Amino acid sequence: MARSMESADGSNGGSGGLVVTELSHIKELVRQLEVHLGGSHDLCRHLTTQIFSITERSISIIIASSGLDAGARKRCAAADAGLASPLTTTPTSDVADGPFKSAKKRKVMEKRKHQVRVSSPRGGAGENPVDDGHSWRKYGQKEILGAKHPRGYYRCTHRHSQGCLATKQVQRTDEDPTLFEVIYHGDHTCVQRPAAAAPAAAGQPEHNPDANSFLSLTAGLTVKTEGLPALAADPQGWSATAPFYFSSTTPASVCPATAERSPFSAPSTSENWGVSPATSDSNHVASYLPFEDAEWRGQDELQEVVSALVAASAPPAPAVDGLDELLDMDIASFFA
DNA sequence: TCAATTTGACCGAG
DNA sequence: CTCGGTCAAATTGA
Repeated sequence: MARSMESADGSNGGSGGLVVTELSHIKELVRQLEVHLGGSHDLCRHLTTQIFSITERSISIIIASSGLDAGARKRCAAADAGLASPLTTTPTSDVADGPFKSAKKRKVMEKRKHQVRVSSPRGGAGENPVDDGHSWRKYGQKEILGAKHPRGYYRCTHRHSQGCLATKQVQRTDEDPTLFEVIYHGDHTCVQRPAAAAPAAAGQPEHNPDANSFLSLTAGLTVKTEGLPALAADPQGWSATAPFYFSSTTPASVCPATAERSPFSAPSTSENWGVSPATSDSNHVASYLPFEDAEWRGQDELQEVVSALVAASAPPAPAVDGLDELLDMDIASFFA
């Protein structure tokens, strides 16, 4: 998180920068609040954790989309990769300089894609980065030219049962074996039901004992998001399964099953990665930012931000599918 | 026995 | 041709 904060504060450029600054303040306040709560109320801690995460995400969205501090982001990516790694220069590079740079992308770039830098927690004892809340099935592995480590190819376990087309690629970075580049392609259309694991019905939002780990999980990392021509047909898409929405608000009603599940603690097909909850504050271990794809509507990243905030702070949503109206309202008041 | 992983073959893009 | 991505048979493991 330190990294986001720094980069955020370092770039007070446009209105996006201001928003980032404000969000950083929110984040800090939430963090303090969380400290003061001192573990007294699970629910409160849970809520602060959510707010923290979503604020974090919002900052990432702004930074990633508006080109704020682009230099720093590139530096981060390149630094970790030593010399310009193929990953940062090849297929993803046409993305790096802003989502809407050129109208003529490669023809088959229909899929949305975003890249995340993830570390394996604590000593990097494992082969895979932290669990991201979805179940993946490995379907291939390739040696990549110029990279020390092979790249693993995964697709959603529910590809056949539910036709979910989400895929991801995981590649260990050259110099730091605990760091992984994870590139997500496509949206999850599947509805995960950890039926056995989370029998709890829609009623009570679980107080997840692992909620703490969010704090240790939201750390600096590189997030490149490629938003392509807003697929209006996919209004909920990834957002519905995004780990942030595990409260009982809007998207939960769309995707109740995932709502129950902490993306970082839930057992999944791959090894489950223990995350040290102790390092909540000054963690130097860059960890996974639960940043799944967002509804990426052109330059409307601010709307997205507000959306995240609204989703976090709104009480059990009154009008569930009136999210957009809600958004408009809150945008108005947010910038009033 | 079934599901997940491994791994070489295959294929398309450049 | 090379390279990256996917397929699918063989293998592994619960």
